[in-house]
Amino acid sequence: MDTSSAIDQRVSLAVSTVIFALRPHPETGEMTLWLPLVRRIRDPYEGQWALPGGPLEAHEDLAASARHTLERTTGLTPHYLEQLYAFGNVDRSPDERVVSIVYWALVRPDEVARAVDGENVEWFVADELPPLAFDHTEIIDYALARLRAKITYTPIAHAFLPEEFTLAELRAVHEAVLRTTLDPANFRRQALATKTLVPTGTCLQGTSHRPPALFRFEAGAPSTEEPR
Amino acid sequence: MDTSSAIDQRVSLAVSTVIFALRPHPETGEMTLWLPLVRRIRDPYEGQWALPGGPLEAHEDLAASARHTLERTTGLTPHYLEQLYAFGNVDRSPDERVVSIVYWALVRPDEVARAVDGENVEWFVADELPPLAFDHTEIIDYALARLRAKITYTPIAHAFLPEEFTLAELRAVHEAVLRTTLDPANFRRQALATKTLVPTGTCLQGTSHRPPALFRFEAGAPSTEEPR
DNA sequence: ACAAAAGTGTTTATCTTACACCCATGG
DNA sequence: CCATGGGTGTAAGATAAACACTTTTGT
Repeated sequence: MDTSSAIDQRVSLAVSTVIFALRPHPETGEMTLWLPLVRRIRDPYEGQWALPGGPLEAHEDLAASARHTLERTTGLTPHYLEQLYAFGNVDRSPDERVVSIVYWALVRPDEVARAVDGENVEWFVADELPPLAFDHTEIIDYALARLRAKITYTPIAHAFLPEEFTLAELRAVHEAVLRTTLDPANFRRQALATKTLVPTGTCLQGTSHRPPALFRFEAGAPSTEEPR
Repeated sequence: MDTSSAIDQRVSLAVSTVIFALRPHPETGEMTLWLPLVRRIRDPYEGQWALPGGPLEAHEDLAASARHTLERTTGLTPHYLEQLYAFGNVDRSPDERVVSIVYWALVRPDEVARAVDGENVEWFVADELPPLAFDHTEIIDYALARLRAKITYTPIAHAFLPEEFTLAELRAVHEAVLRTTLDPANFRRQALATKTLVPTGTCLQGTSHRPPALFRFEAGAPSTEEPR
């Protein structure tokens, strides 16, 4: 191998995040996964959509950098944030050599509503994305696979919901993420068996049928960063 | 926040690897996990033991960098290599800001034998390590947890064994990694149910009892890099 | 009273676990 | 022919899936 010019020798480090939220599909009306993308305003892939992210500052931890960039570009403060993977192939950026440490995050609907839908930020249905900059399509596929795998063995679905929620709402999250229907009775047992749900004692009123009990998520189980 | 001096602004990127191999414990004689460490010859933590690794070269992919450094410092060529995690806390290195993308690897005993046990390389029992440089103790704990979790739901144990092996040998790997005993009969069924083991047709001779059948690992299942 | 979803119970199938037992080889 | 691990069979227990049925509200 030969050494290239001095400029090429530099490796720059960026932190990006795949942010998931749930809202109804524009056509079918069913709940589906959405994610915000940022329009690139600089040269490589200018005008294309890309994951929100930015260079790692020397004074910031990795997760802090993800949070900071998220807040700055999309106005979002995720309730769940986990490192996804470090993408660093030599050819993933045309000019520069960039290693991206990618996080994935889950946000609640109220957060999404409060978020600023800036000029260069737009939400997309996660399974119907336009062509993206860099290897970001591959990254999002990987994040989607991780989310769909992890929701089946870890109680993270609550991160899509407000503080208090019904079991039907929790089930709707699972169904939306996994794109299936789940048996209400069995889902209930399975969810309660994790011992992570605490009944608030109150019920949700005004449902035109029997009022469902409200639950709150109780840690005890780790919410972020455990090996698998 | 305030910006520090120009030197502090730089973030350097390193790639390190946690390498696991199996050999008998020096006292009990039982098979246990070992890993090679490198003695630091430079200032931060000089003289202390640390994970093999090095700075990321601009022309190398991440996994290639891990392989390359491994070969150079320990002479090992792993049969399994997977990205573990990116460690990048601001305070993990006293002076510089270093982000380490850490891989974990499994090597076969014949590889270990062929490896050069250089002056500054030494193997340790994975669960009986001395104090290490940087946050490497934490990193190894994380890698150990990942290995022990992953071996239960993924057929990676064969990466510790030669091309052909018996089910008893495969079971011994599981028992050594998980530090338990496993029922031979049930382990057999469970292992064969994965459809990843192909009988070679031959048997291992000279065992002073019934000759066990030899198997070879057949891919079909992904061996590296799938989300969980 | 009826619809509709909440919540409980029950049956069946499937997957683990434990362990009894036969098999094949070296000594 | 005996000891030793290889390999097969099987019964008991635990888990998961399918679905009937009862409960509680709004209309």
